[in-house]
Amino acid sequence: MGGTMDVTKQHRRGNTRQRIQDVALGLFAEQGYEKTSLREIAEHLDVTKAALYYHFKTKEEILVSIFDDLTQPILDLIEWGRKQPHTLETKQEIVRRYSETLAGAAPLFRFMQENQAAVRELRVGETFKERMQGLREIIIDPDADLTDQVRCVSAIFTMHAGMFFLQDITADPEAKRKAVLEVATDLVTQAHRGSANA
Amino acid sequence: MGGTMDVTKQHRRGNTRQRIQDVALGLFAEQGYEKTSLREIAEHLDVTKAALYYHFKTKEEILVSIFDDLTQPILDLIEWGRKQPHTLETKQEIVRRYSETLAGAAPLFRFMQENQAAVRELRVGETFKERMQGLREIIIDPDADLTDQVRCVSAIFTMHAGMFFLQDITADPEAKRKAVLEVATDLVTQAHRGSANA
Amino acid sequence: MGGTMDVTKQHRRGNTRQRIQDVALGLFAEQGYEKTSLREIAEHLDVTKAALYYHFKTKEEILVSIFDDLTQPILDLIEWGRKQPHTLETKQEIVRRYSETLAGAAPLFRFMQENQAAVRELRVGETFKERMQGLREIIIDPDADLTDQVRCVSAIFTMHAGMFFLQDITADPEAKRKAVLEVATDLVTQAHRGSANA
Amino acid sequence: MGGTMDVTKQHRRGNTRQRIQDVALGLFAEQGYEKTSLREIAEHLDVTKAALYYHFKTKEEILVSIFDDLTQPILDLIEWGRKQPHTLETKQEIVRRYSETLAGAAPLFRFMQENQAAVRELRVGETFKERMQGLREIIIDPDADLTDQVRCVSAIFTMHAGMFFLQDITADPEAKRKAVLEVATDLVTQAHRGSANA
DNA sequence: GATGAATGAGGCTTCATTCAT
DNA sequence: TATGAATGAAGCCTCATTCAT
Repeated sequence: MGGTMDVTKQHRRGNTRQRIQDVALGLFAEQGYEKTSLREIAEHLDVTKAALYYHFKTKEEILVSIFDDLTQPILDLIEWGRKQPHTLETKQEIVRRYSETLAGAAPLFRFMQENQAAVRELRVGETFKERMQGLREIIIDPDADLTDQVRCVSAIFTMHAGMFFLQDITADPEAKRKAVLEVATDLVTQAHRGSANA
Repeated sequence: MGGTMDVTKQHRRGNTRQRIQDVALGLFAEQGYEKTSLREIAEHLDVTKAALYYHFKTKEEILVSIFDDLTQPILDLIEWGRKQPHTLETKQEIVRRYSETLAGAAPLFRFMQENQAAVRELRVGETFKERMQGLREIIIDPDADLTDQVRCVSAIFTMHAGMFFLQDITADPEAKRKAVLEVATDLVTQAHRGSANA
Repeated sequence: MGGTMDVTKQHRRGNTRQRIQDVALGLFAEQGYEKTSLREIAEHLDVTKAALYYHFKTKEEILVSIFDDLTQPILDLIEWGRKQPHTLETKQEIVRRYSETLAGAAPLFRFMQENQAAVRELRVGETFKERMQGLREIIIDPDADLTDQVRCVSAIFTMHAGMFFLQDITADPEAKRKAVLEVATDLVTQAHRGSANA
Repeated sequence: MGGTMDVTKQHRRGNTRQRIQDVALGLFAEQGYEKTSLREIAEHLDVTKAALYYHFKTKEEILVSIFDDLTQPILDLIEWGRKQPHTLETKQEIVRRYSETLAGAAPLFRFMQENQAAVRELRVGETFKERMQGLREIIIDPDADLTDQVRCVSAIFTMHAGMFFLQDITADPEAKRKAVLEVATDLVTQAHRGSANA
């Protein structure tokens, strides 16, 4: 085997871990977590399944590592948000930056969105839920009336789902993101005004 | 065999098919489609796996049958909507009735929402997509600007996700539904006004 | 169900047993014994599987009944042959009549030919073997040299296989049968002459 | 697990694939293709079913690999035959070498002979048919009269079936093969003479 | 840093058969 | 004369995982 190894294979030196993550995320997003087997990932990389186990202890750990790498910005965003006053400007800034973060890791969020059931019993499911909870605490005023709370929740997953549910609408992706951002900002703003008057 | 069968099991009348659907939907919604095995469904019903195959040709067909039974109202709604003028009132009525339909088949829609990846390659996935497309055509004005189109899409899945994403907010379910409906109606209304002025 | 039964079904009265045999033989010959399920047979007849069990005790018994019905002529032929002197004329007559019998129940013999493995452990397998043995005892002279014995065996299954192995050769079926018969007769004749001189 | 594994099982070198083929062919020939389950093959080898799947993608592929390995000589023979003049000597030589090939892979040919129905829808079935066709084209003169064509076909499967149909005749196997070869050669010779005079 | 070989669990599905009605 | 409903056994196959090398 070693003898027949072609040049492209030798060149990729120590980046196998990264390549596994890339391929895995691609397949997870495309086919779902359960439907994607380690065999499939290995074949795409032209390695054996056992090689995956050199780099990751389990299938779940592959996902965890991807998740941890790509959602760090959200953690930072929440931490930053917690330290700000709960003004309208803060909320709008959170929404703006969240939108950017999502755009930067679209396949992962698409995956999380479309595999909620599969992910629920995985560590990433729990973690993701906690982060969403953190986000809400910053954006939602617990004393606001129910409708305004719904507006905030709606704002968040308008951003989540926006990217994928809008596939049929033909428009420049960045233009779509801007439109989504505008709607989300509107929702948060309305919610804020509502509770300010209450 | 027959001798050890207890009395409750005999004369189960003709309701096994329905019971399979009920149990299956419960498990599909709770654990996801892939994670729910036919063995599990059969055990919950105290029947053998083979009995399931008397009533349904495949696992997928169980899902299809549930889907077809529970989404008939949406089909009716779309058909009705197509024949109405595209006024604001029509759109609001559609949203109102859609909200009711969703509430009437919450577990199924939760399932569809949380298993998009798993469902994508199933017949129900395709069918569901088509129906969503139908809904949009009624609510969205294709000449409206992008932001207003996003508002309409957001309205639809604010209703979809509303029920599940709001679990942490403690409030009467019907009150939540009303709040969600209000936000959705608002979004559609804003969108309509926007494109009316354009 | 009874209420929706269409007219064609009512007309076929008491011939179900025969129809089962016909359909079963067709499918057995076409697909093989193991590959043909009772479900399939029932569907072709537009009856339920259980109905088959009203007429036959087991799957094997369907085959047995077909076999017994269609191979009676061979039994008669062997019985007749045993009472004749072992002359060349007798042998030639046996071959001639055997060829006719085969032509009259081609699907069954095709089936027996192509499903020897499946049939080996069935009652018909054993029975068929015994009959073949009976045929040989009439045609083969046990004192003949090995080559002449082979000629006789070859004559018999030249006839057996002739019908199916000759499919690619385009010619009138009856013409083919005549040709096969001629070759078989030749073989038996040569064998007889050989042992006569020995 | 590893702890209870006995010594003979460790270091089974690289021969598992070959052992699977051997056991499988034995069982296929003895019981038929459909009647032989992978469980059975695995048990004979004291391995798990899953181990079979490490070496072969499907049950059918086990058969294909056996077939390909053992019928290579026939391929060679046909190729050789095509390049020779269609003289009597060539035909006789083909028959002689074919007889040897059959003797060298008797269980496979017995299997093919007795499982025609099962094999018809498998890749090997198609392949085998093509090879037989190739053989005929060399041996049969398409302008010969039907009887002589039948003689050639008869020659071929006199050799095929010879080995198994002759089980009841007690004689040295090699002696039987010689006898079969003689009959087959005779048939081909007669056919050749016939068409030469035509 | 990775492979080859294997495992145990479990997946979906099909089959011949039974039996009360 | 047949159906409806169900069973138990078994089929092929796939999966995540392990471990010696």
